[in-house]
Amino acid sequence: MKLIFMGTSDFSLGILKKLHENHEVLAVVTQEDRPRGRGKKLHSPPVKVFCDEEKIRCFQYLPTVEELELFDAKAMVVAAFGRILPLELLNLYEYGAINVHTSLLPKYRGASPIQTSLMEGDKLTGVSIMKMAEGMDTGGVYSQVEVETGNLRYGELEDKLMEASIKPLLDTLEKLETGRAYAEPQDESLASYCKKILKEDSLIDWSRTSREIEGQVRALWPNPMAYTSRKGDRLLLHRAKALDLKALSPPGIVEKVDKKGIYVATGQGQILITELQRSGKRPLMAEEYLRGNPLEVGEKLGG
RNA sequence: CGCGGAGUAGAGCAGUUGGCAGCUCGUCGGGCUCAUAACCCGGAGGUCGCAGGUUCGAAUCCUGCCUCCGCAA
Repeated sequence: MKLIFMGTSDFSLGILKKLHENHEVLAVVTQEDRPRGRGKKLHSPPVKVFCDEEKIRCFQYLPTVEELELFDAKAMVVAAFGRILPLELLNLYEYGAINVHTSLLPKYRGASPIQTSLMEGDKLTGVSIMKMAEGMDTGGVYSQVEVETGNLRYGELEDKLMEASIKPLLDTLEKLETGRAYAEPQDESLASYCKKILKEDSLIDWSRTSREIEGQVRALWPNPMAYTSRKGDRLLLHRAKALDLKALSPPGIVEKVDKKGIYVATGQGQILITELQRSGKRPLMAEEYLRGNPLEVGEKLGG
């Protein structure tokens, strides 16, 4: 099928690659280059880099209806584009605009469905292939696939969701071509939205429950990361596991230290930190960290 | 030129009034033990990121470069 693709992130790129292999991607729309990384150098989004390599027409701004009409596409596929699309673009092509959304709609409409499912401690999440409509993630759902969160963190779960979305997406495109596609309307009464992840969401509040904190650590890895502090040092937590053990100390107090890691009291339950990173240093397993940075039981983290 | 931290033994770290290079863990050998990831004794292992400079002498001071990372975007 002749397609227009819109997307920006690595997740988008994974989808684009598969579309490029199996269909005819006439043009791609992604975001403009932005200053990124240390040194404020201009960097292209991953999707743009791929387009350059594959010689695919790439818009780095939102094309007008007139510009898009020049392409003889049948549908638009959108994956993590990062911008709201005007209604007139959604209805431009015969099969409309198809979105890959990483949640089991109507749950978690909005910008951070993967992180939200982890913060909520969901065991099950998934991907929805949906028809884009007016309103954020409100359109009918063509296909849905469930994915177990296991003990994955955000970045890992995103990869898994990306893999899982390929088949239903390709199937949906095929059904559209053969006229067998059906978009099941969402049950509005079950709809929920996820909030945008803010910088403040990174700081760990030890008075929360150990499960909430574990969810936070997993939801924010590898970006923007959950952190706490120790003697003025910022500590990024890469892995932490909520334990069923009761915490006997006030939140933030280290209750035990062994080869597995650092056991910290939370508002409810104990949490075991197994991988962490100091500012300016590499991520380390707790055992390695402790060798050069001895930690006494009773020390307080955060605050 | 956005701000900042760091490169020392296989790993993690300490080591600036410049003066024979250390700690913890691992590793190797030996011992103790019914046994052990526990304990005891002993050993090996480092061009102190690279290149210059200052000095009687540089991990330490100065200059340039490379690499890794936190913040910010």
